[in-house]
Amino acid sequence: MVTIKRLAKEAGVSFSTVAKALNNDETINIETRRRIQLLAKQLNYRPNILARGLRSRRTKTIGVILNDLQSPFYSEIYKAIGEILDHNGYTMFLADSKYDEKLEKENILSMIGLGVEGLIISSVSEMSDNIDFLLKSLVKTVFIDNRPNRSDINCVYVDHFVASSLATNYLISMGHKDILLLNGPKNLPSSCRYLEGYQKSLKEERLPFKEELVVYDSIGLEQSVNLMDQIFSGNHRIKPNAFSAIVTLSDVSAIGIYEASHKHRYSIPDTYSVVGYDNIFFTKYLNPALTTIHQPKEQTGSLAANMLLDSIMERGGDEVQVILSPILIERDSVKSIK
Amino acid sequence: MVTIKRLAKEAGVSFSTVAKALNNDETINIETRRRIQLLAKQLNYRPNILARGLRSRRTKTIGVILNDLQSPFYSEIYKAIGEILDHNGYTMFLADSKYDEKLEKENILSMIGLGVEGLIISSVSEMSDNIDFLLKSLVKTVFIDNRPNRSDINCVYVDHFVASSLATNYLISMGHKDILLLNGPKNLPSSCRYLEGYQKSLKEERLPFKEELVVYDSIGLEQSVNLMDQIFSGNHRIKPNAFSAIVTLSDVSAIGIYEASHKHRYSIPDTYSVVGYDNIFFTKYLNPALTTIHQPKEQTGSLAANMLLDSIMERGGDEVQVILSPILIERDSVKSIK
DNA sequence: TTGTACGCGTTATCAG
DNA sequence: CTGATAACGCGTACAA
Repeated sequence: MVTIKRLAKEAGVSFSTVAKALNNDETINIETRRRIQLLAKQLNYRPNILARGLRSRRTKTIGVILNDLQSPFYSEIYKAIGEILDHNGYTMFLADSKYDEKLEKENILSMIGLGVEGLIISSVSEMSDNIDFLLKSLVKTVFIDNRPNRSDINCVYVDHFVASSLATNYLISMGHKDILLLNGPKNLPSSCRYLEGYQKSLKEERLPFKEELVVYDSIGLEQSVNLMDQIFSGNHRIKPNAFSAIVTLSDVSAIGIYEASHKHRYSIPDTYSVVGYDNIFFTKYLNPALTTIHQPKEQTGSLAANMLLDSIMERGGDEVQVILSPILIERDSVKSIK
Repeated sequence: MVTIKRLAKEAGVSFSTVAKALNNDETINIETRRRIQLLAKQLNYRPNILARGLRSRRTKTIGVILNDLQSPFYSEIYKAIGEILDHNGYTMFLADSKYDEKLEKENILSMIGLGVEGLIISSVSEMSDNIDFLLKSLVKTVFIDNRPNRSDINCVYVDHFVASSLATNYLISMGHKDILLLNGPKNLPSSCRYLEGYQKSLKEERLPFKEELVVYDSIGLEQSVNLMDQIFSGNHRIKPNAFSAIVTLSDVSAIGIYEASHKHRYSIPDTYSVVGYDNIFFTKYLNPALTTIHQPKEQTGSLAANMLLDSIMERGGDEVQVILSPILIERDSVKSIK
């Protein structure tokens, strides 16, 4: 490994001269500076981030903690984060919390131990102790995808209320009256918001809200397949003929619906209409192409990264809450039954 | 931040006693040990990885450098890597080389500066200088996805020769004689292997090899859409009626074919049959479901991670080259024209 | 303009 | 069994 000492020896100066030269310190003779910088490049010198971080706390490193690294939804987000970081000389640690609070806590502690300058996190729950812990730890943090219920934080998220009401409105406009809602875990603020949007749309159109048409905890492909399989088989409190359309909280779970209905030889959209959420990139190639609510994922990622960097560089001022707008993407998974 | 000194003060012992207690050193009184370990847990103590790494070179950190973080193909791989690392108390840095050698070099240098104990890399090219550099740098490395042309390295990859010949054989067995090959960048060993497999299958079936039916450089969705768009429009040396089937080097580029043919109102598989490569998870939900060659991505990731850890722990012996086998997945994007 | 000394939080060695 | 001390590579204040 090439160190500053090695360069000093090579250049015939003291190592602190090298240090200053590399940081372009004006007090060093311009020629010496050039000479040393060139040498550093030739020898592929890289500052030892560990040493620098230990000394100055500037590790040029941030942590990104997400609920599912593999999901295309999160991929698009951290891809965008990576771009911004790159342009600013930062690198990211990625960790997967798998929707598990204990694992999330582990991840947070690891990240702190790794000396990250900041954190971008899609927290498992908006109410977990982890959030307090994080805030107390004073690590600069930007929350994405959902928002903890307090105002002294940075966050970027899409309003789930608007999203579900867009979806529901659209289905109603296509003549659907009995709409199954596949929602997230009960009691989570984000699930509540999602439910409220759904209810609001029903109410506006003077349709009755049927509590029994709401199912919770349907995150993930497997879960969604199993759930719909039960319903379609008649082994669930919700019967197959109780609804003509489905609103779901992710495209991935919409795929689960596709899979289950395929198995039971139901046709989408002929038997059931489906509206997804996220607009992950391949949904337009599905059979049928999925009608869904678009979340600006790239924007979420780049905004979050920029906010975090601002906050690290002390450029920003106060905390910021950014709310992005979802958009309806009409494709072929909804049938008009008017 | 909770440090070893802080714990020492809290526990009323010297900091070196704490250090030993945390490392479960036998020379420390068992009770003192327990007491200190408990305290550490209560205060959420985490060792400062920077300090540890600086001192002992054991950062418990590895680097993963891939060509496209967003592609589901690589997602599955690094998901699997992450699992293995987790179980071993390691964390990973992820970097995206975007199929660019200069960026790759940057990434390698960053990783070294970050103090990683090892590297898993899907190198941009099997012949790049970066590989020599990496080997000389003595960082433990596992190459995945393709293999540099030398024997003193660890690698895990799928034999592209077998893959393309599987695909080609299958198409021939379905009656296709004029098969377009969408290949990777020319002169890359992996592209050569891919071409050879294709040629071998043609030869076996006594079909002529038509050089003009091979196209290079068709990595990526956009590129693939553009290329096929040109061909379908008649603005390319290859004419739309010159082939009845397509073998491509990735599912992502197969999607590009779908998109272009959709635009030109060609039907898959009625007008053109398509065989993809990778078997990324949603290909079975495409319209039509994509016939493709499966690569064992999860296995690639976990094998690579385990090999790297073995090599780091000095458990392993010599370098290992693992070659995995691809499998044909028959679905609906190929039509029999016999 | 250049060089010296110190500390960041660990680990490792040696002395008590 | 426990404590003191040096070292890892860098950045910075201060001395020369």
